[in-house]
Amino acid sequence: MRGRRVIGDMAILTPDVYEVVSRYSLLEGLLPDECRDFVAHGRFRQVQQGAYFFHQDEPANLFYILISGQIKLTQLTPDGNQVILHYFGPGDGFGIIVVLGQMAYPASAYALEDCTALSWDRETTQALMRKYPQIALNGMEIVAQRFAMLQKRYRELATQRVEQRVAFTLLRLVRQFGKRTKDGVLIDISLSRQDLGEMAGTNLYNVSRILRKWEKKGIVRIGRQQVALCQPHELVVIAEGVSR
Amino acid sequence: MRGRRVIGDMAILTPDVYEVVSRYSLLEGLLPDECRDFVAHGRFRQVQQGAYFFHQDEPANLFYILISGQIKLTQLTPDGNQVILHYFGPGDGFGIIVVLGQMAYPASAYALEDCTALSWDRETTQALMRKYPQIALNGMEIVAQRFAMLQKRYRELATQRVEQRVAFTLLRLVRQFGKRTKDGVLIDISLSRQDLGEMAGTNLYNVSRILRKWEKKGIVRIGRQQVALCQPHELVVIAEGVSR
DNA sequence: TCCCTTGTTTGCGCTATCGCAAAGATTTCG
DNA sequence: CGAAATCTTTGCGATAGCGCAAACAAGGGA
Repeated sequence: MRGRRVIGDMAILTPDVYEVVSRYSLLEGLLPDECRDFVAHGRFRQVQQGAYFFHQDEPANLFYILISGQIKLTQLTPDGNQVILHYFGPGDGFGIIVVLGQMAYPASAYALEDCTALSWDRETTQALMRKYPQIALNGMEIVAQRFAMLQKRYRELATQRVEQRVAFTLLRLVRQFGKRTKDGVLIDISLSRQDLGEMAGTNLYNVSRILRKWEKKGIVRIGRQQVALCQPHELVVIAEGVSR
Repeated sequence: MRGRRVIGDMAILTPDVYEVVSRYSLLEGLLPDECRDFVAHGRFRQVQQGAYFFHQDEPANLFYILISGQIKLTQLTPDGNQVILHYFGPGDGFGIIVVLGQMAYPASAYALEDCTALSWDRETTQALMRKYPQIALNGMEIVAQRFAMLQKRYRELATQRVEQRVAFTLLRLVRQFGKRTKDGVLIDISLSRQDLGEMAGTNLYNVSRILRKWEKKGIVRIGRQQVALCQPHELVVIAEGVSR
């Protein structure tokens, strides 16, 4: 429960919140009234920067749609190693995969910024899916996409070398969080070398070395917890380059 | 379409087939009549050993439940490297994750033996899920479990060393295909060193070396395309042992 | 302003892992 | 039965990647 504060309920839902949630593809194909019904069952929650929406191994009771802020989904190994599985931004749903089973969360959701989200418990989610089967079908599709992406990352980890994996990781992040600036496309999240290592399956030293090398070639610009891509195409070449 | 032959339809469904399918957790919570309705919409298919149910990147039109035989789910990298994602036995469903979206299969399903299966196309699956939302909910749960397992393997690949990963791989396989024999618990599928390497994210040479070492310690017994575990507990110790 | 915390860079030695090559073992097929 | 194909083992050299240590850089708060 650390860092979790319920500060209100449906009463404070603004049109903005409705806008963000109903754009989420989980609600695709539903009538506006049905969407409103769905949203009306959600509970508003705020989690401040540095706190957790949920922790790995906690029973998975709630599924969330993020309204504002940014979230890091991480998994911890028994011996204290961490991997970063995913970043989420506004409009993304998380926890949806597990809330339906009687499972524990397989990962932790950490708030990188102050966050607001809507949440639904298992019973409500099930009931809504029974009432509107389209939601369940959409859910399956969302999960399928994430599953395919995870499979791809798994394959990369198994077959590509570190430099390629870092390149792939940056390309994925830039698609999700890219923001045009004068120096190229900035990945607009706080992203340390350590973070990149935990995403790409390596350590901060290698990431640092690789990024420096690329900076010298003019492919990226780097700063403290920041990476901007100047020549994304070069990264694609590296990512797909000859492997072992 | 290579190696795919439709040899019949509902008419040849025996009680056995119904037995296998209806035990699959996708149909949990459904009434017998509803199960029969579901099964009746499936088409019977046979694929002979060495052929494919589907290939990676083909449009995902069908989802299957395996009645008999064994299947290997593999993914090929652009540069010809292969990873094995999963093995399936009788009663397992595969393709269910993707059939609902307009996606391509992210992997290939290869028949290790002569196989029989029931298949449903996208429209039928959707219609059945709308009719019986419980199926969609069950589907979400099945996918969730597989998702969690894949995440775990991803984390292992990122943080554990080769010997530990091979140990984990064997322990997973023995749970799925273990068969008691006088020499310990045999993993009852054809499993080459190459296969194990493709599952554990390494190459056949390392696998061979590791298995020989374990055999000398009496932990496993190995043969051509075969592994049997004599002291599974020792493997658990290795799998969870001190890491990097 | 200055100190303290946190993040980054880079040198360096180490070793786990890779992957070729070649020999041995086992199965298959004519 | 003999030859070919396939799978396995093992030696060996090469190297990618690891991770400590120490110096450097950049914010943030008192």
